[in-house]
Amino acid sequence: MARKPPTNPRKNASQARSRATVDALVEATARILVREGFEKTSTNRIAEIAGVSVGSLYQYFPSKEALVAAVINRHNDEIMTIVRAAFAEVADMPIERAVRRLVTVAIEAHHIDPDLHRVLAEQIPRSGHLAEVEAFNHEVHALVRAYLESRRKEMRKIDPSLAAFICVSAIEAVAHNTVLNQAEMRSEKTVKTLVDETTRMVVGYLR
Amino acid sequence: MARKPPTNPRKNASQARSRATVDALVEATARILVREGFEKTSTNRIAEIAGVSVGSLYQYFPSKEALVAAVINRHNDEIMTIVRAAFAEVADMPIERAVRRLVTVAIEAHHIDPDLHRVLAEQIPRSGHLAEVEAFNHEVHALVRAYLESRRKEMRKIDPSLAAFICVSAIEAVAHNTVLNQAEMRSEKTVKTLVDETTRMVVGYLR
DNA sequence: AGAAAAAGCGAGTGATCGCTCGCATTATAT
DNA sequence: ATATAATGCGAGCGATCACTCGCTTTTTCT
Repeated sequence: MARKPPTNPRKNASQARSRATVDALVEATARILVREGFEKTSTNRIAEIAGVSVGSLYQYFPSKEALVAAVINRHNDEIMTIVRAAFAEVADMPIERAVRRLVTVAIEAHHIDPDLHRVLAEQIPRSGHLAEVEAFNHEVHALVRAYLESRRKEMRKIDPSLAAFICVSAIEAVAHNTVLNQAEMRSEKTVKTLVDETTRMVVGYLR
Repeated sequence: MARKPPTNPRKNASQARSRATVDALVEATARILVREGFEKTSTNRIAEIAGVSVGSLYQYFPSKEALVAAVINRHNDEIMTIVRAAFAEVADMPIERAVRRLVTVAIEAHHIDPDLHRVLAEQIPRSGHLAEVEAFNHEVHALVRAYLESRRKEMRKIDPSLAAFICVSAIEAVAHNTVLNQAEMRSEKTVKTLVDETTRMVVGYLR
């Protein structure tokens, strides 16, 4: 029998069962982060909530940090899917409509699982700036810059990279702070006003 | 001599010794946070670097969290001192000049001990939203709102509270991201341009 | 059916950490 | 000088936590 050597590295899951285990672990991590906070999120507890043993956990994730990173990446992927779609949708729009749409999407995206968003923003000690988070920021910046460049004629003379930095900072901050102050920002109308105002600021700035 | 009851604590003499201990502990905490990161910042290590015993540490700080909070508060106080002075200075200025000054100050304030600022922003798990940090945000918001109300005639019709929310979010985000990307944002000229652009955006928004 | 690989298990290990406590040293009061 | 209070000390306790290892169960392949 030409059997492969019994390689038993802590690595990928090939069977459906193991993929379910991986999902359960990530989901459990997210749940505990939200419901019990970062401090209570231990690997033993994650395994317990996932209905899995610690040993199995360490077959798929080399460290606790890797698990938290998986949660962050899953959340960022959800947001980026929406954001990318929005930029495709907006590519042919004039500035005013485009900005309004993008601002709306930014606020919507930040409101995906707002409790998780808050925990990730407030409680997770980002050790060495995760490469994936950097990539996330870089992609958003690139998308905005590309849009601005394509609409240069409708705008004043302006460095696209700098403008992208300012616009992204401003829009993201409004969306972010809106989530964190959700108590006061709950009403439908407040959000509408917020979108109007932010759009006005950004559009006014660009032209 | 009829002595006053023994409980008449003067804050001189021997208290200088203990105040020095407290200062050394806070300073050591800040140093370790910056130089070794949050994870390596244990109470034993803090005491060691402060040149003090763990026992003494716990005479002045009830928990590790209290020490980190002291560092945060010290940093925030430094910033607020500058910010309050700026608002006093700006009270009689017209919008354009005032905003330019405030944006400049915001960026300067974020650049006080940028390494510490980064650690506090990125690595400290804010447990139950520190009351003092809330107070900090609230005061900034109130100062901006008060200024906007006093200059209502030079502005379009606008809800001062909402405008303050947007302006503070935008300005703070630009200042904050500038610190975090300090590698790319280092040059004198870039900062000047940044101030110009941010001022333009905010002023354009307000009127 | 049998064998091997993949997946799963969980008590246990070593290390760390926050914090306490009994005692020593230093300053102040009488 | 003596008493008292204030300040400082640091070994070590109890708890927790990330992670391992030897083993069992399930799935896949022939």
